[in-house]
Amino acid sequence: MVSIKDIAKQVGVSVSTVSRVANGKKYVNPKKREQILALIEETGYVPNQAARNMVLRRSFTVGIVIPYTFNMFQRQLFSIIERHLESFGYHTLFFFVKFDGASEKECLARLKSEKLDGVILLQEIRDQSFYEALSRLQLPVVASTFSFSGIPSIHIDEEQAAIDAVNHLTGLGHRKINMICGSDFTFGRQRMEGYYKALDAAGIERDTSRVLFARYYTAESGMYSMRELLLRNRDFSAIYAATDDLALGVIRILKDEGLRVPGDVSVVGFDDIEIADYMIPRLTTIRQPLEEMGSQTTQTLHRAITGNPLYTAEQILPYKLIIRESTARKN
Amino acid sequence: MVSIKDIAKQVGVSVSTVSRVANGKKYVNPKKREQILALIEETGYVPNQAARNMVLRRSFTVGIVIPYTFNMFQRQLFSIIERHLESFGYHTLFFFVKFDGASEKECLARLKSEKLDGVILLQEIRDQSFYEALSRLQLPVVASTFSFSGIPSIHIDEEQAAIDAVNHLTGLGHRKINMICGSDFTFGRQRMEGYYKALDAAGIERDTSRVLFARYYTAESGMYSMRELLLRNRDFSAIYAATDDLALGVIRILKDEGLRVPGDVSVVGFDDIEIADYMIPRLTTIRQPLEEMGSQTTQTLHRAITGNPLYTAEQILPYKLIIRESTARKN
DNA sequence: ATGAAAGCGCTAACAT
DNA sequence: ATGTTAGCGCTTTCAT
Repeated sequence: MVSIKDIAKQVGVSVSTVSRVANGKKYVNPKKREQILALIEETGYVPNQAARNMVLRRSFTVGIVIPYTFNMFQRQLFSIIERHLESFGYHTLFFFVKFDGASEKECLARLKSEKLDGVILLQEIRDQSFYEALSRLQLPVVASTFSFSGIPSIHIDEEQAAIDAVNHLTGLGHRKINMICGSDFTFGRQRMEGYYKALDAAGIERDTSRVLFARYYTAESGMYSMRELLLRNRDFSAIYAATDDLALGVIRILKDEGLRVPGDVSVVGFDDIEIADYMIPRLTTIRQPLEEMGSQTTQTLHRAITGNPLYTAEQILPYKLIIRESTARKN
Repeated sequence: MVSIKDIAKQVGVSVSTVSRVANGKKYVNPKKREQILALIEETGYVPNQAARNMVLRRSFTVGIVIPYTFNMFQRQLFSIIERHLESFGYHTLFFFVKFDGASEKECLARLKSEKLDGVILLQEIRDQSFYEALSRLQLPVVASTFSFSGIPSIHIDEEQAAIDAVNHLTGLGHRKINMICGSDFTFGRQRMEGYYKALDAAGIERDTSRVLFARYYTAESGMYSMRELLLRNRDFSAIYAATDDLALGVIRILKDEGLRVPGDVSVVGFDDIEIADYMIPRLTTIRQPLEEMGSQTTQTLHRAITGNPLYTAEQILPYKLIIRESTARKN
C-alpha cells in the first residue's frame, strides 16, 4: 500500500507538501502540485482513513441507532436515510439496540469508542443518562420519528394523526373500536392517547379492556395480539392498529377467524408502509412522509456536524390519512 | 476523552499492561487486572478505534454492495447479515448500485478508496473487470444469493428450486402456466430455465408468450407486469412469479380483476419473505434459508479476512417448497 | 513556499 | 509479569 511518504520521496518533497496538495491547501508551488497530483493518480494512492481520523479526531461516519426489532416501516426509513447519507459522503455504523437498559448501555459504550461525526436515533432510548452522555460527548444527534427535548427531531404529530385515524372510524359509525398498541415507546403512548381522545370526542366511553399491548410493532406481534383479543370476545366492529406491521397480522387473523374486513370489522393502520397498497384489502392508514423524513433527518444532521445553524430544533412534518379498502361504514 | 495513558497513570502501571487487560491478553497480575478493569469501568474508558485500526492495519469495515432497487427479500437478508457483521465487530459501508456499467464503475472507485477488510456482494455485477479489479486489491469478497467463479459464494440451487415450484403447479394439474420473470441477473435466468425444464418434464410446450419480463423484482413491478399479461389474454390457470415481491403485486392485480386465487388462478412465488405467511391467501413459495445464508455469508467472509481456509468456494444451501394457500388443484 | 518535528492513541516486539 | 520503545500514516504548528 502506497503511503504519503512514498509519494513524498519519489517527488523529492516533504510529506507536509504532499499532505497539503492531497487536502487542496494553499501555499504550494503549482509545478510541484502538478507533479504530486500526477504521481498520486499514477500510483493510485489513497490516504489512510484510520490515520486521518486519528489526527483529525473525526471519522466521517455516522451511527444509526436502530431497534433490534426492525419492522418494515423502519427498514424503509433506514434505506432512505442511508441513501442520503451516502450522497453526503458519510459512512454508517449500525447500533442495533433492544429497548432495555443493558442493551442501551452497551450501545452507548460502542457509540463512544467510535469517533463518530454524529448519530441518528431511529429508536427512542429510555435511559435519560444516555442523552446526557451523548451531549457530553459533544456529538451531534438527531432523532427521527420521535422527539426528545434538547435534540433536533423530525417527526409527525403522532397524537393528532391517531385522532384522525380513529375519527375516520367513528365517522363511519363505529362505536366499538379496539386498539392494538405496542408496549414500548412514546409514539405508542401518543397513538393510544389519540385513540382515547377521538373516542372522547365521539362520546364513546374509554374502555381499557379494548386495548391490547403487543410485544413489538411487527406483523407477528399483531397476529398474536389479535388472537388474544379474540379470546376475550368478538364485541367490536373496528380495530385500530398502532402500526401497519401490526395491522398485517391483525387482518390475517381476522380472516382466519372468518371475520370479513371491512365487512365485519374495519381496520385502520398507521405508517403507510409500501405493502399497505398491496394488501387484500388495501389498508386504510396514516401516511408518514417517509421520503421527506429521511431527507430532513440527514440534512439536519449534516448541518449540525458542519456547524451550520439548525433550522428548528423540532420539525413536525405533515401526515395524511389514506383511505383505502380496509374500512367501511358500520352496518 | 480518557485514554489508555490516563488509565495507566492512575493505576500506576504502563500502557502495555492496560492494553493487555483491555484486550484480554494473558500475563497480567490478577490484582492489577482487577484494578484496571475497575478503573476502566469507572471512567468509562473505551479504546479509540481509529488508533487501533491504524496500528492493526485493518478497518474492521466491510462493504456491502446492494442493488439500488432494494426489495423486501434483500432488506431481510441485509438485516440478518448486518446483525452478524455487528457481532463480529465489523462496520458496514453501503454501496448502492444500479445494474449498469456507469454505476458499477463508480462503485468500484469508491470500493478502492476505502480501506475495507472485505466486501459482500448482494448483487451480481455485470462488468467482468469489476471482479478482476477486486481480486487485484486482494480484497476478500463473498457473493451472497448468486455465484461467480473464483469467489466464494452462498446460494441455493436456483434452477432446481424453480423446477420444484413449477412441478408443484403441474402436479396440481395446471398446464397453462405463465411466468413473471425479472429482466436482469443470473438468478432470473435460472429461475426461468427451471420453469421451462419443469414444463418439458410435464410434456408442456414451451411458449415464450407466457413469460413476461418485469423491470425489477418488486411488488410494484409485479403489479405492472400482471396488468400487461392480462392485456394479452386470460388463458392461464397458474402464475409463477420469480420473487415473492413480484407475487405480491401479481395477486393484488388478479384480485382487482375479479380472478380468485387460488380458485381461478394458482400463484407460486420464490424466496419466502416474511409477509408470505401473512398474505391473503398465504403464499406458496420456495423458502430460501435466509438466516443461514446470512450467517454463512458473514462467517465465510470473516474466515477469508482472518486468513482461515474457506470451507468450500461455493456453498449450496438447501431450499424448501412451502405449500400454503395460493395454489390449488386445477378445476 | 516548504521542511522538521511533535504528536494523535494504540499495539507489539523486546528487554528485563 | 511488566515496562520501554518504536512505530502505524497522517496533519499541523513552528521555524525558516
